[in-house]
Amino acid sequence: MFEQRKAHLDARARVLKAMAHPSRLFILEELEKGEQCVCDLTAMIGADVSTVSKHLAVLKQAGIVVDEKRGNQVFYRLQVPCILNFFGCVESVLESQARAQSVYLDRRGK
Amino acid sequence: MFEQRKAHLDARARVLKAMAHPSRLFILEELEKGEQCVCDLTAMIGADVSTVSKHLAVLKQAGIVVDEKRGNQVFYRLQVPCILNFFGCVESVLESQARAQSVYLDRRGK
DNA sequence: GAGCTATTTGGCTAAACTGCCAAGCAGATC
DNA sequence: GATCTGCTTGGCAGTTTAGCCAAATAGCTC
Repeated sequence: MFEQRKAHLDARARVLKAMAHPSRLFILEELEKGEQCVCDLTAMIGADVSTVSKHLAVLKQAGIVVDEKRGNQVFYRLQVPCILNFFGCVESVLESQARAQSVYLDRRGK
Repeated sequence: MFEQRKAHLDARARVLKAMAHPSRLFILEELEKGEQCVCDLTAMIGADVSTVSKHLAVLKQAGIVVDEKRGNQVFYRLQVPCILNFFGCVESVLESQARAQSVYLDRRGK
């Protein structure tokens, strides 16, 4: 693998890795609707505030979201709104899996 | 979070997680060009065969690729070809990061 | 400044991931 | 059947991640 390509793959992998957690995907979906403060996200997710804060830090570090402090709250929003179009394809993977699964079940059923 | 939504987020996260590794992204890019045997992928990646085999198992398990044994070689191909359109957006993230970085550098330069 | 709220950070443990080596297995060839 | 090649699996050591609690920080409000 060439150096440059390697660097590029690393960069992409970092972004994907940052997204690859259910709570972080949840956050992204909620932010798609508009900015949210940590407190509201925490309430929706139902985990410790510190846990949610760390998830947000991961997304921020990856450049996917940005934060803004107003008063004593911190609001997060999507840096790159397209991030959710993204999922048409993930859905295809899931559907394809479901199909494969049902073919398997059909065969067993015979 | 509602149960159903949670399950859906988990499923999406699993797919993303499977993709979130530079070697696995490399594999996906190569498979986009057409099916490949483990031996060729291994040569290109330059890691141990067992390592590459395990990466392929991760992608297969996630439903992203399928394998087919022919003779004593195993060929892998993309199960869901769209998987790479996927990256337009990841690129946006990276570009946006680069822009942010250069703004920062510009400011420091003043 | 004291006390309050919202958030982040440090520290810890349990679990998951990565990559290598060694061993196992399946198909091809002799 | 013995041997070779191509691939997968098991197992280990080192690293990373997730989530909680406790402590620190920042911005109110009095």
